[in-house]
Amino acid sequence: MTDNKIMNIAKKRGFLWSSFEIYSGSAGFFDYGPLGAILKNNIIEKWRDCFITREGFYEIESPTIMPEEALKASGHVDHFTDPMTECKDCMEVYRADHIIEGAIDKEVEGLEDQRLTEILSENQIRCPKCGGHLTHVWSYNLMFQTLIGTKGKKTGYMRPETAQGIFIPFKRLLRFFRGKLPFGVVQIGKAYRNEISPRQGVIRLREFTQAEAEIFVAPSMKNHPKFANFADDTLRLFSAENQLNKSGSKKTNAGKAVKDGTISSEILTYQLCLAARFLNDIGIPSDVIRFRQHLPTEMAHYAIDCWDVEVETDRFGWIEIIGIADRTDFDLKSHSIHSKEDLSVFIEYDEPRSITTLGVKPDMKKFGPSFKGAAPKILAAINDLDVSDIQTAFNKDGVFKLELEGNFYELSPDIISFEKHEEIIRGEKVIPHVIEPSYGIDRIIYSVLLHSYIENEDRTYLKLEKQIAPIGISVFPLVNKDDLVEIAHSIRDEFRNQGIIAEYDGSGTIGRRYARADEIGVPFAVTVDHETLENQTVTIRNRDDLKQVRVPIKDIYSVLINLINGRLEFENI
RNA sequence: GCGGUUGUAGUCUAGUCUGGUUAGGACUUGGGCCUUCCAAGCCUACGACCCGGGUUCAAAUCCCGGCAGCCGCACCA
Repeated sequence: MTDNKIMNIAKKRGFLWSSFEIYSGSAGFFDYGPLGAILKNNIIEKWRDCFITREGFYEIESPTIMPEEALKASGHVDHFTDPMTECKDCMEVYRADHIIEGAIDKEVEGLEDQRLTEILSENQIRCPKCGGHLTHVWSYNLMFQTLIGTKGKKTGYMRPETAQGIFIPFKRLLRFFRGKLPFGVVQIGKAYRNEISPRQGVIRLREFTQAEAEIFVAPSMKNHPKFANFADDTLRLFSAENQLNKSGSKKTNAGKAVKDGTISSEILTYQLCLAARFLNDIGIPSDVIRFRQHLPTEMAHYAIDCWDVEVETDRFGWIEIIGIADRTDFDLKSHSIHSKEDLSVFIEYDEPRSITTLGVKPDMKKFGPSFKGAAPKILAAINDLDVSDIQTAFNKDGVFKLELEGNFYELSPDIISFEKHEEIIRGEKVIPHVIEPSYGIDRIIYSVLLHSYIENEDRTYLKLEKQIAPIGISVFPLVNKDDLVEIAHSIRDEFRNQGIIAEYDGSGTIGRRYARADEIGVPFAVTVDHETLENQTVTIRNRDDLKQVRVPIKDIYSVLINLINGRLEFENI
């Protein structure tokens, strides 16, 4: 299995280690070793290049510990849980709602634990395995709880996603973006979920890294000005419909998917395309990627359309590495209600709209004396009424009877007239919708390693993209002669001065050194040989095809910098 | 969380059943020799019985508990 091989290399060569090993470890935690940490940084740098530099989004950083109120508002305190029940006899643990739905075919999602417990006993539902009695239902919350402050009065949680840290300072962000939609804000960082039983290596971690973008848009503006750039991209879509009728994924082009409504909006589709291009850029080819739409039943409570980007793996099958959701106004609305802050945006219409309304115009000279002290109250009351009700009453009875605090007042046409007035409306306040691409960095790193692994009769190597490979260049003396060693060292040092991570290796034979470099995906090797002493040239070896070219030492720095950043192809040296 | 199963250097493994000398080998890694381009060879060094308790004169080996890995079940807003 490639999984096995790549995880062995990852462990041996310092990409990934399970954490706390000398204390016998703890499931769901991984260390990034020396090469893993560089690889991760390089991938995150690529992501920043994609979302910040090219898309024009801005990054923020918020705390990983959040007070309870914030996560109460987001719904995580109450809903990021599973209702559990346990068989008293065989100790089997179940999801209570699944047991009930299986036993009595009734939709019980969202009911409280107490109610679920009652349903269990009312219907005499027993353990499906042994028929034993089930315990009362309890909520297992996947968040790590902690205490904030010395007195420990305030409950806090480790954040289960970075997204909330973006929603909460929305007012500040809106001001930063000078009040105009759309805008995008990203956050890269750790998130925490206390998984019940994480057992899939780096695929299900209790502490993991997310890179999320929250793109705030006007609800009515879900097109994308640059969509034309992506409209011809091919996407392999596995729509909800195709999942339900078991017809498999289908390749289609992005423009078509928007037109036929497979994907709910242009802007969501844009993010799908962006994800595909990003993955291609870091070395995950399109033929191992598909986009799977959430089924209506699995869609999170906050989303109206959600697509997982999945990568094919030999060990786990298709795994989700990115989720791209239209979260609508769910989060902002909820934070707005809980915090009592106005989290809406004033959206100006292209053209001001004028609307004509019919208003009540009392003749105050008569109105005041008629009602005396009650006049202000009556005035307020009629302003709240539907004008047409008064009109109808006038037409029918010639008078409108108003009941107010037990008193009746008669309004007649001689004191009330009607007036049309025109109002100019320049826009409206709306709570923005949020388009959220959420990248699971650890899973992406695993996918990159997995799909970079190449094994053939002659050798095994990691075909890491040159821009993300942890080590850019290996420098070798062909043989361990002092003069060659010395030159190799100085070349290595100069690469470092030029900002490239370079390593020297003089151990074993030249073949072994190439093999060692190949195993960790070093894209290029520079070899100092006998000819170097004669004419000041060295060879540059290309990892992927083993080809070598001879280049003067003075040129190798610019040549390799250009090779690594993609401005120069190896064949054109 | 439940059941099964397995834990010996960085990796793979012998030894465990049947307790007994200094835990053996291969690969890897470090140093050296050799070597003029793809894991060669030679010399040399470093490196291990998952943790804790118990039984015993003596435990890698037997027993109990824990932890971790793997497999199955369950779980994965």
